[in-house]
Amino acid sequence: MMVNQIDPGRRERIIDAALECIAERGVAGTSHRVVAKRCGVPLGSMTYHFTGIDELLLEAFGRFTRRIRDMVSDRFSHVKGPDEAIEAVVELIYEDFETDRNVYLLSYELYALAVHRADFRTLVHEMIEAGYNALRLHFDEESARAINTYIEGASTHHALDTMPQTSDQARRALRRLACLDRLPAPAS
Amino acid sequence: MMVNQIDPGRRERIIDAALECIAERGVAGTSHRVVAKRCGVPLGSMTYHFTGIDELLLEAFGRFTRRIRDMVSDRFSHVKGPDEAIEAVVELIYEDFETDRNVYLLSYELYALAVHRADFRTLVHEMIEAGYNALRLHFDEESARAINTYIEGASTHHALDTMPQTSDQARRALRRLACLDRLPAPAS
Amino acid sequence: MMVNQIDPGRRERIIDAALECIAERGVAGTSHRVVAKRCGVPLGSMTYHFTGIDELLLEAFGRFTRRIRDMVSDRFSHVKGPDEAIEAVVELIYEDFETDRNVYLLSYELYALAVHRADFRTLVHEMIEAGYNALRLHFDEESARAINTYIEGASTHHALDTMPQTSDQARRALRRLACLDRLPAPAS
Amino acid sequence: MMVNQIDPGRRERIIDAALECIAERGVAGTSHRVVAKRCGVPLGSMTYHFTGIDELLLEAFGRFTRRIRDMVSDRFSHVKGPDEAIEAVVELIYEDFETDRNVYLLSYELYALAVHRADFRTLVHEMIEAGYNALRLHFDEESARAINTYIEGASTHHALDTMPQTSDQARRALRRLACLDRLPAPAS
DNA sequence: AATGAATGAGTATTCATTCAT
DNA sequence: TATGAATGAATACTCATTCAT
Repeated sequence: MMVNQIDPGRRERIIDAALECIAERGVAGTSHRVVAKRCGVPLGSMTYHFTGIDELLLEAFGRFTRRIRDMVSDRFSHVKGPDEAIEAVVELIYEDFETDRNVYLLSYELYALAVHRADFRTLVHEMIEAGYNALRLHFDEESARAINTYIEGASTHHALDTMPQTSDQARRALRRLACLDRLPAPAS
Repeated sequence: MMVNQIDPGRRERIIDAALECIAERGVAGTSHRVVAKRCGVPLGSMTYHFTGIDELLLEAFGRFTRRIRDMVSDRFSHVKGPDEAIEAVVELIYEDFETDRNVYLLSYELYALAVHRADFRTLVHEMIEAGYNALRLHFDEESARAINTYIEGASTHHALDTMPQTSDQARRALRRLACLDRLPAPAS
Repeated sequence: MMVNQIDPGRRERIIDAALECIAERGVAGTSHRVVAKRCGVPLGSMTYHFTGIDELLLEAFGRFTRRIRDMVSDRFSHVKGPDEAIEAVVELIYEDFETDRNVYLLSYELYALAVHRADFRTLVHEMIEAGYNALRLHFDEESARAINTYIEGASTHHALDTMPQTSDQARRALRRLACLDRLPAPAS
Repeated sequence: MMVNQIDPGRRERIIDAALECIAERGVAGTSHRVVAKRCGVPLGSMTYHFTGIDELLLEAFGRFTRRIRDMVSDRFSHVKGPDEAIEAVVELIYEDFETDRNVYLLSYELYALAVHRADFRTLVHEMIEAGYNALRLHFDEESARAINTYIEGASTHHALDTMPQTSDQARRALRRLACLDRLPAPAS
C-alpha cells in the first residue's frame, strides 16, 4: 500500500483537470476515472474531495465563469466612454476569447447543462449579468442589452466556425446597436 | 414468441422518440434502452435500424435542424422588403421558437456535440446558413450576418431565461442593425 | 470477445447460486460479483436478468419460503388427527429443517430484511401462515397459533445452537400447548 | 484547525449512535461515516476508538443484549412463584419490548450476524440464558426451556407483525407450557 | 427481417482502513 | 491524543454493441 502523501493543492488541481477534460472531450467524456488519471490522483480521491460528479462539474464551471468575468472586468477596467467600450467588446471576442479557445468550447457544454439544471443556470446568469453590468456603465439599458445579446451570438458563431465576420464588421454592427454612428438610409 | 411484425414507420418513430428524449433529458440521458422503451420497440431494433447510437443522434438532430429551417422558410415565404423581414425575425423568435420550446433546449445539446464533432457541426452550419440565406434576400451581406448573429444571441438568452428584452426591444435592435431607422445621436 | 451462448436455465441458476451464497456468507456478503462468479456467468448477466440486487434477493428468498412451505405441506399431507400433527411438527424441526440446515441460516437473514422492508415481510407472512393453516386443520385456532409460535422459537434456538431440548422435550411441550395430555399439577 | 478536545463520553456516544443506526437502517446501512455523522464526531475518531467496524458492532450489540438482560431481571426481581413469573413474561413481551420496539428490530439483525459469527453468537447465548435462568427459579428445567422457547417465537411473530395473539392468549399458552392449569380434554 | 439474450467495459459511489501531522 | 486526508477494493448499475436464432 502506498503511503499517504498529503497534498494541499489537490482539490484545486482536480478542478483544473476537470475543466481541461471538459474542453477536450466534453462533459460526456469527463468521468471520475478520466479526470483522476489526468491529474494523477487515485480514484478514491475524487469522491473524497467532492460529494459527487455534479459537485465537481459545478466547481469546474464556476471557475470557468469566474475566469470569463475576470476577462470582462479586465477589458473594461480602463474604458472611458462608449467608443472605448465598443473596442473592449471587440477585443474580448477577437482576442481574449480567441486566445483561450476553451471559452468557446466550454460555453456550450455549460449551456447544455444549464438548460436542464438550475444550479448551472445560475452560473450562466452571473456570467451574462457581468457583461451587462460592464456595458451598462457606458450605454443606456436597452443598448447594453442589445450589445450583450450580440456578443452572445457572435461567440456562438465563432465557436462553431460559422462567423465569417471580421472584427471590423463586428465593430460596425456593435456601433450600430449603440447608435454611435449616423447611419445612411439602407440601400434596399 | 412474437412473430416478426413488419412496421414500416418504425425507423421514423425511433428518431422522433430520440428527439423527445434529448429535449427532456439531454443527450446524456438518451440511451438505446431509454429510447426503445419510449417508443415501444425492442432493444435489438435499435441497432438493427441504426449502425450505432451516433447515427441515431445524427438523424435526430438532422430532423431537428430541418424543422428549424422549415420554420424559417415559412416565416419568410411571403416577406416583401426589409421591414417585413424584421417582423418575420421577431415572430420567429417570439412566436415560433417560443411555441416549440424544444427549439431552445435542443440547440444547446446540438452545439455541445458540434464543438467536438464535425458531422454535427455540419448540421449547425446548414441551420445557420438557412437563416443567413433568407435574410440575404432582403439585406446586404453585412447586415444579414449581423442580424443572424443577433438572432443567435437572442435565442440563447431566451433559452436560458436571461433575456428581459421584449419583442419591441428586439425589433428596435434589429432595425438598428439593418439601418432601417435614422438614429438619434447617442445620449452619452 | 466470447461468443454469446444462449442458456435458457441461467436465470434459475443465478437464483440458486444467490441462495447458496446467502446461506454461506449472509446477505451482506452476497453481491453481484460473488454470485456471478459462483455460477459462472458474466457480471453483466446479473443485471440483464434482474432489475437490481433487490429483485434477485427477493426471488431468492421467494424460492426459499416456497421450499419451506413445501416441506410443511409434505409433512402434513397424510396427517390424521392431532397426535399425528404433533409428530409432523417434531419431524419438521428435527428432521427436515435439520437436514437442510440452510433453513435455519436463511431464516434470520430474511427476518433482518423483513424488519425494514415490506416486500420481504410479505414472504415471511406467507411462510408463517402456511404453518398456521396446516395446524388449523387439526387444532382449534388458539392452539394452532400457540404451536406455530413455539415452532418459531424452537427454530431460532436451534439455529443459534442454543436449544439443548431434545425432540422428546419438544414433543412434550407441543402436546401441552395442544392440551393433548392431562397434566399433573406442577411441582413448584 | 481545531484543538483536540478531550471528550470522555465520546466512545459511549458512538456506541449509542451505532445502535440507533442499526435499528433504523440495519447493519447493512451502518457504516463508520453514517455513525460518525449521527453523533457528530470526526471520521478518524471511529477507528481511533475502535479497532474496526466489527468491534463497534460487537460493542453495540453487547450494550443491546445487556439492556435486554436488565429488562428481564427487572421484571423478575420481585416475582414470587410461577403465577407471577408468567405475568412477568407477559409484561416483558407486551409492555417492555413493545415500549422499546428496537428490541424487536435489533434482535434479527443480531441473529443474522450470529448465524455466521461466533462472537455475536456468544451475545445471543448470554441473552437467552438470562431468560432461562430467570425462569429456572420458578419452574422445572423442562418447563423453563419450553417457556423460553415460546418467548422467542412470540417475539419474532410480534416483530414481523404476524402475531394476532393477544396477551391473554399468550398467557394461556404459557400457563399450559408451565402446567399451571388443569386442562380440559382437547376438542378433537 | 427482426430480436431476445448476452457481455465486457465503463459509470458513480461507498467503504473500512491507514497514516502523517 | 486526535484527526483530516488519503486510498484501493468493492459496490450496484448502465451502456452500446454483438450474435444466434
